[in-house]
Amino acid sequence: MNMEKEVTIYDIAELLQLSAATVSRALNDHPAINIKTRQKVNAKALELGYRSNTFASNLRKKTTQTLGVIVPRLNSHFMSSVLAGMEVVANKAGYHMLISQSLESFQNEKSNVRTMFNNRVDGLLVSLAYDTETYDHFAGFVKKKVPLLFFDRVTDYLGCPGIVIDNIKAGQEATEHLIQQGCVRILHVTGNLLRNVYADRLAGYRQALRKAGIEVREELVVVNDLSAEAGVDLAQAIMHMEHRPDGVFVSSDVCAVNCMKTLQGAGYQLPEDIAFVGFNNDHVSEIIEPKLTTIDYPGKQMGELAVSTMINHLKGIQAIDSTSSITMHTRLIVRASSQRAKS
Amino acid sequence: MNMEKEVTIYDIAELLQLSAATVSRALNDHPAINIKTRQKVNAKALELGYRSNTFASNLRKKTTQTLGVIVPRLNSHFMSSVLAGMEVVANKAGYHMLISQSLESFQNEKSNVRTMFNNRVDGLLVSLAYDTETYDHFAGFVKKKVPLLFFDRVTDYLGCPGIVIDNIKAGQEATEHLIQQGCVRILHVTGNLLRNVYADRLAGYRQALRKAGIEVREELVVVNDLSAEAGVDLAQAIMHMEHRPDGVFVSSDVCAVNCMKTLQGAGYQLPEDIAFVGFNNDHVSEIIEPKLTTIDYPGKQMGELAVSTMINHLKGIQAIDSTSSITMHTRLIVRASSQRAKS
DNA sequence: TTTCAAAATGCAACCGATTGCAAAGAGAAA
DNA sequence: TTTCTCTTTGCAATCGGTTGCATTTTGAAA
Repeated sequence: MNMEKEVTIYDIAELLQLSAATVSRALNDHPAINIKTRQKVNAKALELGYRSNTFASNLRKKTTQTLGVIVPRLNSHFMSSVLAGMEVVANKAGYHMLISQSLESFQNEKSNVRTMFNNRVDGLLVSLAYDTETYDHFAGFVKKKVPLLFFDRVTDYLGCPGIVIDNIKAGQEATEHLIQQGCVRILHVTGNLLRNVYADRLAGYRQALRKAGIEVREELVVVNDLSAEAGVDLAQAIMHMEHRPDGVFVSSDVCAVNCMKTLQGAGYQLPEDIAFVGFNNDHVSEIIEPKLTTIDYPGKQMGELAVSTMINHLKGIQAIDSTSSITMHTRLIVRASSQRAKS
Repeated sequence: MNMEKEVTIYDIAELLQLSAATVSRALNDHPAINIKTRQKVNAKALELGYRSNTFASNLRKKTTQTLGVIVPRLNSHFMSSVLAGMEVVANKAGYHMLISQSLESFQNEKSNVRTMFNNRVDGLLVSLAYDTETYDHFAGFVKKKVPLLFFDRVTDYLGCPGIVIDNIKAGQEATEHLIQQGCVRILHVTGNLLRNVYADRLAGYRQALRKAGIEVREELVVVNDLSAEAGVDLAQAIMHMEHRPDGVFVSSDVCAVNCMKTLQGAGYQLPEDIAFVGFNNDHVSEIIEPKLTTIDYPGKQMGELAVSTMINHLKGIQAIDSTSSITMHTRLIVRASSQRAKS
């Protein structure tokens, strides 16, 4: 008596002296069902508080109307923009989203992928964890031909399409900007080079230096986890450098900003002593003084594009394999942190 | 030939000359199954690339091992901490999380709740949208006795437990701190008063004023959406006030910080002209200069507590109804934005 | 060798919606 | 009234695990 019995289509069928088949069709607005019957069924369903059993339905239909999303973390301005964009497009198309975080760990990513696989998401959208080196955990999706799409942190290891920005170009622009401001000893701080985003920005950085005839020095490339704490450590490291850089290009605003604060606390003048360029156009870039020059990253649009690409594929409008990768535009936003008095 | 056939327990059973029941039990490590049989089954499953069909399983078991989470937005430091905390605890207990955002809209919240209901999550964790006024959309959960738990932005309308901080106390402490710093005309900026968090902080603010014998003036309470943009507008409003406040207590760091920036841009000295206190201990509070005094908000712990409370209930360890609400500690962090030269 | 409890496995019903095909009903034309 | 064509509705199998209960197997004690 405590346990409320679930209402099923059979209950409705019985009460209305119909077959379950008819009820099922009526609830799904099947055209073969008489309009009056349909109305009667819907009314009864409402009255009884009927809820469709997604499992029974999915089991039979073999489709879930669900997209899986695996991201490293939810805590950046960029990532939450991406997800907001995704949610809007997905819902509009009648899809749900199953979001999970790898928390930057390969192990979690693996287990999340497994879950998504068992839950039979209709498609999977992934931005890779920090330390993912192998891609076997995606093999199931490839084998079963469940569409798989990477965004931001991609891999072409699996031949799956990816949605990215042109990190090489962005890195190059950021570096060139510093060079134009008169910097000659530019430190580049970035994340794990396994990830395309960081490797490419580094490539862009190098390219810009070469183009300007500046020697590329390995000791001027620092890899860390781009966290706020890493920014503080970075500042310490800079202060202890024999030859201090006159410009710093950091692959993350949050890291850059914390580094700047620490340096300022130690008496450095920014951008006079050191010019800074960040990445992402995070909120903080406009809070720090001097405001941080950065690369604007179209998070919301990336999310929208990722989901609409996926859905078009699922609907058969456009095969996903036809595109190997989509590149989005970025833009350098120049602010005070990098503008030095020209001399 | 293109279509890879799904492998089922029946396939495994046939190949191994066992019954499906045995295979099922073996895959679930049922103790009644001989260890050697279990190993054989697992090996075969691996070999064939078998994946459990969650739907069939859920359909039969009537449990999903999934917790639904509905949050207004993912984009605050606080919220992502909450979710990170939740994810860890949930995964450890073998639960998945279905996360969705209401994007602060009642309509979205309603539709998300419906989805969670149809997907038969084992429990639902909610932080209410900005403008939710009615709670009928949760009626299904209450009726079917699916545990429902609110966190941060709660309601006791439904008699469901909530996990909160003591917003009254926090609001009072923040205000008292400003009073101690010599402020006598304190502006309080907060969100929709439908939400407990904002209503309570306001109550705390009033209480502190009264206690200090300062008149409570309605024109010194501003309600906005606490966004970055709202912060800029707020600054404009302050500059146009006839009697400018000498202290501002904002219910969100992000909003406070943008307000501060704008005021500074207009030549105000902070904290000398106006002292600021924010809320949440967001990253930006340490980036702004002067650093923002704020209330530390235990996001991660709140997430952990919410999920562990839920799971204990689901496991029958502790009925959720026994607790009507759990209150967590907060802490005022005093930084430069509110510290005025004592005179 | 017989006996019997414990361990291991199998049988078969069940969860609830979907859908191809068959059948019944309705209405119009002959 | 009969015939025939659309409309509607129903039958019954199916999706793939799970589980109470029955049955078989195992191994040790009698």
